[in-house]
Amino acid sequence: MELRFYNSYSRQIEAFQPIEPGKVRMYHCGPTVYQRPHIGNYRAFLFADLLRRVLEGYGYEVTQVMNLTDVGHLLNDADEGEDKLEAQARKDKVDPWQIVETVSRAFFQDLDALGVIPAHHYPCASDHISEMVAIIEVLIEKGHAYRVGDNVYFDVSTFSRYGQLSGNKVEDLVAGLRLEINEEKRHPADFALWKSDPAHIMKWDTVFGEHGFPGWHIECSAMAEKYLGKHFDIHTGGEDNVFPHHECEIAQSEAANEQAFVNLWMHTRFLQVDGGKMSKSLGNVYSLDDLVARGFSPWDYRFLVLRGHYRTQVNFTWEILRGAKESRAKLIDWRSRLRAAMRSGGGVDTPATIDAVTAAHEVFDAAIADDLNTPEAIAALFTLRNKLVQVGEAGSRTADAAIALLDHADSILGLFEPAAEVNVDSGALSDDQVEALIAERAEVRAAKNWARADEIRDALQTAGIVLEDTASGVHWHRG
RNA sequence: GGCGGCGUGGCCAAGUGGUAAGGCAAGGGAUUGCAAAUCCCUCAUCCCCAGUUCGAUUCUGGGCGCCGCCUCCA
Repeated sequence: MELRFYNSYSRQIEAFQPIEPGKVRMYHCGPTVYQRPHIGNYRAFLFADLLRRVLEGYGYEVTQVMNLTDVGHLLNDADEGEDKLEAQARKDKVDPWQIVETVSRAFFQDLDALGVIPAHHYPCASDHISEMVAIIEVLIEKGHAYRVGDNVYFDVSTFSRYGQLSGNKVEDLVAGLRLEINEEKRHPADFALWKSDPAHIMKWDTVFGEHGFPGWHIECSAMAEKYLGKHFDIHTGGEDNVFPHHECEIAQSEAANEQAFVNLWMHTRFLQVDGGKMSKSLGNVYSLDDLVARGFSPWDYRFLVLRGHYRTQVNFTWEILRGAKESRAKLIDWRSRLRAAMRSGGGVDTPATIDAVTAAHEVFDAAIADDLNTPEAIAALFTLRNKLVQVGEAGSRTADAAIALLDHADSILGLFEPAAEVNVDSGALSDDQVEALIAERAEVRAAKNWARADEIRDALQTAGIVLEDTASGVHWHRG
């Protein structure tokens, strides 16, 4: 099935076509490691993971790069702003590099907890200063950038496509400027490639002086080129990156290399909390730990994110997270029941049930191929569940096919937490033991020996065995 | 002021020019020694107005409301 994605640049859905057959190179704007990433950040990273899984599912050899911004960009792009990392460091009374270290570690732990497949490269901005300087020199040489003292700015007027991605016009940008005009710039919309400030802690000695540091956008141009080449397939980020960040990246890279930079731009919409933007003052900037502290798995959050399309705003509340958790639990439970059905072999396969699985599989794949419509794909799983449950216990062929579909869905969406799996498998009771206990329970219940019956029930429950007292007898599966 | 998105049942969330997938919650029922789990059933006319059309939730225009970007931010 043909993959189709919405391209922010063309503003339409396009058939996906890699530059090099069978291979996909993609870049994701990663976290700024000066503060513990919050759940909103992870929506974008979860999206990158989804993309990776889908592309690999289609057999592409994917090279994935996500940068870590460890250079504290200015709080204020206009001029002598304060450096974010340094400001945080002063607040914490530590060295900025220590913050980078601490936050980076938390970031990778979170990714792991969310079941994100690691990217192939996680380059840091601070390790690529020379690559950035090289691009800036080329831009100056080609007349796209100019130096004022030890600062360097990109000359927007030399790049006619500036504004194409975001839909902004340079004139409108100027009209809407809320910042003080930086007199150094030739044009108010020009942006910094390199800045200098002796007071900075994080600074580098380069051809532009000894107290310099990179502008906000140049790092991604430099690292993307280094790991993926001058022209690659996909670049993603949050919606806030569209302007100015990605707009500037395009200008820098294309002006310097005189060729196309990225074929496909994809942006995720923000996660909202309590119906609006999360904010510290409202106290709703949650980290993954906050969710875990309330008894949720990071995978529940992952599921919550996937239940919404990546290009729509998704709201987060505890109630919504609870709904996601319950929903996912139902899927986990269903898989266990299917496994039990395989084991018992008591169900009957019919052409209808087999066809239902095949149909669900097709709907699932079609939904994913259609610009990653994960909500619809997930719904296909539940629709199948309902159909199969209606006809009773699934036959082994049906169950086998349904489990295969769930595994397929899991490989793309990441539904089932591996750790939970281990717990179940380590259950102390063998199938035979479970059967024996259930048989005994039936006997003592017939004898109205409720004490022993409840004892067995509790023992089974402790071992992670779920009992279902149905009209057709007792069914069981591992929780 | 400029650019963009959204408005579907209590809460989430797909979707189509021909009378609305799915999940959670809720209510009723079955089952049960009690409970859990399970199963069955019930639960929307798609923000408002006008237009196009045989027919619009889906297209067009207007209105109202909400959200985001334009300044660090996924």
